[in-house]
Amino acid sequence: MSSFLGRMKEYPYISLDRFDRENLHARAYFLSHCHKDHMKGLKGPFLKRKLHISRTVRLYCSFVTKELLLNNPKYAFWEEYIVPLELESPTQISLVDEASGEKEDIVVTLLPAGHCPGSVMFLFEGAQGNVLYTGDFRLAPGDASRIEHLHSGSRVKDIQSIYLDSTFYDPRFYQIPTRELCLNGISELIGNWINQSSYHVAWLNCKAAYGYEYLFTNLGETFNTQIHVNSLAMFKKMPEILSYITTDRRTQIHACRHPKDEEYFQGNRVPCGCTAADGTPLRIISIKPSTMWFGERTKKTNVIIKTGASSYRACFSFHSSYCEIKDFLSYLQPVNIYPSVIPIGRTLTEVTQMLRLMCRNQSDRSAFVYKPLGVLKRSRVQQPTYGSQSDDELFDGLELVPVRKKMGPNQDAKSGNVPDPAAPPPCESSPLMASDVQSAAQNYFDCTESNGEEEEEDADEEGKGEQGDKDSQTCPAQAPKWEDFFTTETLTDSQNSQSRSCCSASRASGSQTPELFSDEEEAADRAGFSLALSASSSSHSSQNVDSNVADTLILQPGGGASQESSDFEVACTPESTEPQPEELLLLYRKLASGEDVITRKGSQGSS
DNA sequence: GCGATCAGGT
DNA sequence: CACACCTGATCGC
Repeated sequence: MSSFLGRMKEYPYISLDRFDRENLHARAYFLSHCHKDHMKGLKGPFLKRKLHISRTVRLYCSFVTKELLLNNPKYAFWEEYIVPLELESPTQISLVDEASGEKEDIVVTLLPAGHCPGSVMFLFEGAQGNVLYTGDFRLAPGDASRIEHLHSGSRVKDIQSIYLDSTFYDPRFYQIPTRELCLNGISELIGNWINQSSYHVAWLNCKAAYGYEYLFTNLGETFNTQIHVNSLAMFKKMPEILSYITTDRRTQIHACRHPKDEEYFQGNRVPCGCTAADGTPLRIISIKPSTMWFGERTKKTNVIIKTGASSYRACFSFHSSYCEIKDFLSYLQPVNIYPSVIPIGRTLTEVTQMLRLMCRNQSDRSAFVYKPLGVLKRSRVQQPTYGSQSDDELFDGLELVPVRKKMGPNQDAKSGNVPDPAAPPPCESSPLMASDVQSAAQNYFDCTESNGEEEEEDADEEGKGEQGDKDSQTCPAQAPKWEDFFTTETLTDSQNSQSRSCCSASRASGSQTPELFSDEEEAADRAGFSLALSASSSSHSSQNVDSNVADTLILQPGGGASQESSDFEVACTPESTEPQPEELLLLYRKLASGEDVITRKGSQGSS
């Protein structure tokens, strides 16, 4: 459980995920996701009064979080004070002391967190440096490298501090099977059961919390059915979820709940009390999603465990495993890391010490270090733009660009959604989204490949130039977009980062994949290819442009509803012939990622 | 009557 | 195995 008190050293005027005590005086609030333990004080009467008086205090969150929050009448008073932000859209916020008029500007960017619908991490950039607050998150190894705004040009941003979801930052939780593995296991179990007869029913014993939705959407898709749930209300504006759930009890997959549902189940009833029309007794199995973890050397990672005659536990995790966290941290190498959770049986001191090893200065490199950038999967359907020509953007215009096949909004949805059973054992993250969500999320990431096709390791984006030179403030006007529903699920190509990850898919799946890099080897490997480049912290020299929200400036170069960010558009260079210093860097990066540097070039577009 | 907190449950 | 709740008891206002 989060022990984060709500404020960060660097930016003490803002409060995140805590709304009580000192946080009552914050100049701005941030909510990373809609779980109760991150909403302490949020319905408090003090806050209510303060909002009424204040002209400037607002609550910033994703569109989905706003929707889920306002679904609960207890938080309805927030409605006029919430400023929903799009994912990946740097937004300038003025933090105003209403008494003195003193003001400090900060730029915040919401990044996908993969924890539950609407969950985000907050990247703050301001006078006290770049600070990342992860909220709760589950990202697969390699995912950080695909998040654009953690990069400046082709480099990882200089992160001063990370406020980290350290729930599983303990070697004991070394590996947790990937979402795809877990989902496959659950699908297989359910399929084997409900295919026996129409009286065979599976009950998913989920807790009362957001975060299981991708399970429902994928099972619904796989079995061409809808899952029975208690209420649809909170998803009424999210068709991509809504289409896979129902309040009609006549379905073979239930995720409904009842205060005495365990008792019900013992009495061979589903929580909703549904029975077969002809009186035939149902054959019910219960499947309880719960976290399972495995040690470093554990090869066999069974994701389904039978716990009774018709009861099962199925692996499911909202949080990153130890090695997923390590991968994340070792990629970003912040100066400081602050744990927001102390794992059970640990002390703050222990966790802090372990985290210190992941801090930049502990990697015996005092300079900020270049690291290979993973593929920024963007398949936005639009013509490529040729980026800033500034000389210091080393990778401008290179042909590293393989923004893979662009597809229509729906074209990929089905194919990407259901894992191919014939494909090799899946590895890291997987496309576990509902098709509509998936296509929405495509605005940000390519989510086609899910099953191990080789992919580029290289950065394929160009640097962000001057940020604030466009004044296209957007009013997130029209229908809310739900692309921040599990956007991380679309980061499908983490296979290509396995060799750099501290835990490989072969461990997770017990499969035959041979490579097993130890952390030490990996560190050495990377260090060997490190080029000392200075990190230019992006200067958000944005002018004060009107925005729909006072003191809030949405920094969106592309402007408009499409959230286009031409800063990151990949230059689709037809022929790139001149051997440039940049190409050398490209080569280094390919080498660092273990790619075949000789044969790659011609095959870029084919993945 | 309300909210906050804790214990105990899934 | 933990998580993110929920319920119920107790306390203070």
